[in-house]
Amino acid sequence: MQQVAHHAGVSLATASRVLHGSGSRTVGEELRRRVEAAAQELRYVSNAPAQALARATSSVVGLIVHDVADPYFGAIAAGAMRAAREQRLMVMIAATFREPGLELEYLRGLRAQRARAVILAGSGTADAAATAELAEEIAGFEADGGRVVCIGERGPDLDTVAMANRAGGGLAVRGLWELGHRRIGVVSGPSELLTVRHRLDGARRALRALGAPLPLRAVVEGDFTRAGGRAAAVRLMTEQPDLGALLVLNDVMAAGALAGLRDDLGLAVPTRVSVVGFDDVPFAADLSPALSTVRLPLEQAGEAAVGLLLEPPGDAPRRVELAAELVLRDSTAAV
Amino acid sequence: MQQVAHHAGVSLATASRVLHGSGSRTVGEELRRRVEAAAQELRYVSNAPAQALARATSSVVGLIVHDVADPYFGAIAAGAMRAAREQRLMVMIAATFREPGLELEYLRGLRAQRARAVILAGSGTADAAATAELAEEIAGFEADGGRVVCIGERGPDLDTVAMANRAGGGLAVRGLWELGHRRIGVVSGPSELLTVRHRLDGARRALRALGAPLPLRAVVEGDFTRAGGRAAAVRLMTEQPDLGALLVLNDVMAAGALAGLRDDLGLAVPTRVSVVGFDDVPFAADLSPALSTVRLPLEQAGEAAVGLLLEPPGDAPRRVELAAELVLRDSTAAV
DNA sequence: CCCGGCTTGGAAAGCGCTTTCCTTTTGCGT
DNA sequence: ACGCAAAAGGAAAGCGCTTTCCAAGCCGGG
Repeated sequence: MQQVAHHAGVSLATASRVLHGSGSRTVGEELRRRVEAAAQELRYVSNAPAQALARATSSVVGLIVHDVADPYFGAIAAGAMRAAREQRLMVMIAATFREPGLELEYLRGLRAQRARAVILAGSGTADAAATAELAEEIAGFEADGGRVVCIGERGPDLDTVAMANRAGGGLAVRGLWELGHRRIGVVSGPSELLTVRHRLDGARRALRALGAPLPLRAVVEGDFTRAGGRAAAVRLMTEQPDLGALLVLNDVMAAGALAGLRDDLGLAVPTRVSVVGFDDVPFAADLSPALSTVRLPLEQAGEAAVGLLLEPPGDAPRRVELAAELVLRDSTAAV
Repeated sequence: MQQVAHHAGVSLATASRVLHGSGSRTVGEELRRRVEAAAQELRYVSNAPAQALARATSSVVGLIVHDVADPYFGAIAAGAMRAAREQRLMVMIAATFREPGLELEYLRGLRAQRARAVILAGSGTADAAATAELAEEIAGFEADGGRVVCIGERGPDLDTVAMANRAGGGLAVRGLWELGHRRIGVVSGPSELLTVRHRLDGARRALRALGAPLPLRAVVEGDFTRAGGRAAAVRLMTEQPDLGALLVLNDVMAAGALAGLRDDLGLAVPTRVSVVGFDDVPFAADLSPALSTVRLPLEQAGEAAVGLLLEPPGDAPRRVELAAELVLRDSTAAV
């Protein structure tokens, strides 16, 4: 910038003001033109780290997900990035690959980068120690002037965009019930994930309200992956062959479940057993059969998260609630 | 850090050396301990921008993709992030949402961030003007000491991890041919994308070598999306109903094509028409019917890209070639 | 016609680090 | 015991910006 200023015959201060001026101060027409011309000519590229240092704030926001290749997070990330673009923010993504410790580590890293904000997109966990450590780091981050927003519940005093996981679980169960299903099983994910707990809880409550509490052996846990869903579904239908419908707690597990039911067990979906997934990831409609599922507005969640980041810190924690919707396709049938 | 140094009773220099020392200089056991204790106690968090400024280099690498929600890029990003993690690099992702100008804009942004390197993951384009502008920006970036690597061809003097797009196109066509198909059509993507051109070209050549050149009207273009694939496939089969096999130039288009064939046209796959996709994205095997496709090692490409970034600049441009493989599933049948 | 107030340009003091160059210690050979 | 080299700590000069504070220059009102 030194060069640009000299080339334009102005001071450093003036050059800075026209190139990155935060509006508080205005530069005369003539000088402004000269500076811009000089910058153009010298192919000046500003130095973001230097700016961040001087301003004590940057234009990067962090996004911490479990796995970028997972369509659930892909959709959220897409939404977030679209919104970020409009605000001219750069997005730094970190994937924990489901290693719990990494979330903390990346949050520290983002803090070191002096990210202006971070979005915690992955599910919270029931591990109290880890949660406490994370909370401390979050507090530190916020004390430094950073903003944190969570997608999904993490704690009552955090800004969060809440997904209707409980309601969604209820929706799915009631949908199945209305189709005439009475023997419903659940293919669940790792029980330490809050998301899983909420979805399961929603399903449980709905069933209880319907007068048919979910038996313990009708729910089985698997990894939150395709393979996990497949294994769990196969196990469940083997141990409880009289089940007529399965609620699978996320779509990628459901994809595995469908494969397991068909290829490992030879059970026809939906004639022999109905299957409902969760999330409505983009490929859900393309599965075989097209997956009935609980739709969550994923992209919108990403957008909402950066929306929250932009609002001034505020006194009370902010929340935006996103609704779930049951979409029935071909993997469910009336009994 | 000032504080830490003072608290430990040492100079700033010493504190810096123990906290971020680049190894060239060693600090005595005693002082080292004291500094570390102080840092711990004061919850010191280093300031990456300041370091970047002082060192004139950072630990962030940029990754520019078309769309994070697209499983193709999701897989590449996952591979890149896994590799980045091992090197303790932070990844800044930018999604262009297929707007051509954005790629240039983001490259500038990453340059301003003083990213140590950037990976251009999206396909190059045949637009000469845009390519030239991009080349200039790349040159500038490299002149500043940054590294650039492309996934897919972009230019002969760039480090690139090359995907076997041509070979893959050939593989698909020969696979179909061996199944007895003689009337093969192609659902292509936007012809300005180099990736598309190469895949198509590979298919063309193979067909010509087989003695059955691809007729012009047997290839139709669509957007590189599910909807684009659906529309294009429907159009193609309507105009050329005697086609017995379709090569669709990427899996997400193929998902759309499958849907269109089934729901819009009522054509049975694979009995009436065989379909081969391209990429082998994770959900390909879960489509209905399970999609035969040309597998590209996507994650590996991401990893290879960051591998290239780490190697010293080198004299000649480096290349790593990744092979394609035809995987036949249920969307293809012998005629 | 002069003076107060407003506008606009510039000088300079940081922002939080790294690193060069000195200075002081320490260890060792003879 | 002495001298010298190597090791280890510290002072200070930046890195490329932003922004505060000053100094001019300009306007209109008295």
